[in-house]
Amino acid sequence: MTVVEGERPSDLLAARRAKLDRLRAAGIDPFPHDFPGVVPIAEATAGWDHLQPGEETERPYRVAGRLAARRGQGKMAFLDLVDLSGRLQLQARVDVLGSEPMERLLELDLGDIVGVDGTIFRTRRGELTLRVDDYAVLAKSLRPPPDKHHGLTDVETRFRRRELDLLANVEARELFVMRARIVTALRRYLDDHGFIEVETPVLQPLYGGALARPFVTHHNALNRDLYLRIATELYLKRCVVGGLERVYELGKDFRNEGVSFKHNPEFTMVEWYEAYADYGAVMDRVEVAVGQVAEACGYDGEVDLSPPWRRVTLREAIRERCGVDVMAHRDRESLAEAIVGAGLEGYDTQERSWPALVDDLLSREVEPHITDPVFIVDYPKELSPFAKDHRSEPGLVERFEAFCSGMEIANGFTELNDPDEQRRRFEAQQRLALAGDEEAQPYDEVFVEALEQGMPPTGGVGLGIDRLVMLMTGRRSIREVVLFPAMRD
RNA sequence: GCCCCCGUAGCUCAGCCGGUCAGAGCAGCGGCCUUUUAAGCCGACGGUCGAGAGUUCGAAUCUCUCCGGGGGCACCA
Repeated sequence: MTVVEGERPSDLLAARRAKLDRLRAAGIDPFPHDFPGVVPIAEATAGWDHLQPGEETERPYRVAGRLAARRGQGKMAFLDLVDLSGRLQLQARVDVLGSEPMERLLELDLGDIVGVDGTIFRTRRGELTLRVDDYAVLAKSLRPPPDKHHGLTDVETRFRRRELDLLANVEARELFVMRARIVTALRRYLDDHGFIEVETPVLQPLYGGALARPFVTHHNALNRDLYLRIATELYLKRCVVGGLERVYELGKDFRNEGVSFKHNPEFTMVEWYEAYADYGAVMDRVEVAVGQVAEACGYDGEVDLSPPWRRVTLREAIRERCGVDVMAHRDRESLAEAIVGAGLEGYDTQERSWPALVDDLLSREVEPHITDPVFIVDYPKELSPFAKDHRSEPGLVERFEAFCSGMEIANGFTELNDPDEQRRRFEAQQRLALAGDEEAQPYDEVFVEALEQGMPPTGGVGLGIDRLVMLMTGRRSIREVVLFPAMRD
């Protein structure tokens, strides 16, 4: 018998290897190429509610899945077969199968992938069951599965070996099915409303569209450094300039930051841009889209996601939370005084600039206390290099952020389309970068030239998919909703 | 980067106030059984107690270092 190189010889592994060898010795291929004609277990079990305990049928089904449990041995055994759609009890009888196939069936290991032809009936104890007429090993499992009762709970194993989590825990499978439904529903909403999906570069000569540190990589043939995108914003707006009036892209962004319950260095974001819309129209669309997605995927959590969502200015949100009126204190010194005067502690009132202090107030005093979805609107210009000046409030821009359950889930604005103003914003960012701000925007002349070509009035937004999935599945950690989250090495 | 907590059999856990403390259930192995279903009954196996160093007559247990994980802080469109 063979033992995998580098593995400590183990009785558990050796026993499975021995069975594998026995199958081959008996002329049975433990890894056949296909098993056509399988129906989902849920299909085989549907429509039999009327079947009485002890009642038989002649209805055959062909199912396949992973062997999850076995009860009883000898001349009759019950086994549980699991596929993505559900679980089905199998009954194996020696008088149906014959002694040799029965013996081989009893030698199957939990975790083996098995295909079954059988007849549906209800046992005396009342469980819908498939009587095994014939079966085939479809893939021998050479490693023991996680505990089938307790499942797999060790967090490290669950994240590093997600396949084990998936095969051991139904909730894990259901969650990622749900995630797929959410993404599909969102795409459907955008497709149905005239948006076209595009793909823009992940590897970018210049990064932009967000305030974040990028990952840097190197292209050998071109002999140049490239950045992994931190946002799709600038490319998408170039698409709008080109006449793709409604565009979206749903994909991964990468930010060179720490990990936390709401941060993963690579994460999924959808951004969409709509010509002739402003930030108010974009907010309308966000709340409607999220509401429809929630309904489409069967969301039934505690938070009410249906529109409309509350809208409150950043100024009001901060004031109602801690009494500080940031618009009444428009310079650093004055705001610092107000923060101290309000008895708030832990603020770096010496080093932080006015917009930075406003941002601090938002993330510390407001964001953690938000439960129901809310749009916070009208941000300081300095924090938003791509948002258009507010039509009536000097020093502010037409920007919103959507928050829910203590997390930011979306950020959008009336897009800045005045190329000269955009140039000035880049220059301001350059000054910040020179002053040591590692998250400042690099100057993107190609983008400014695109704006010079003429971009219609446009509203745009970025919506965090991972966080949306957290929201809709009630998970507290982004790592629960990302299949293979970043782990310390 | 800082602070706190965790790491015992394939899986889920107990033991941890230093001295039969190497334990249980499940899985696996052997035997029995034609209606089981938290995993039928009986039996025998199975661990370098995350790694290393130290204290001690004696360490899973106390101390330190390292590794891995979790939580919090800092940071974080």
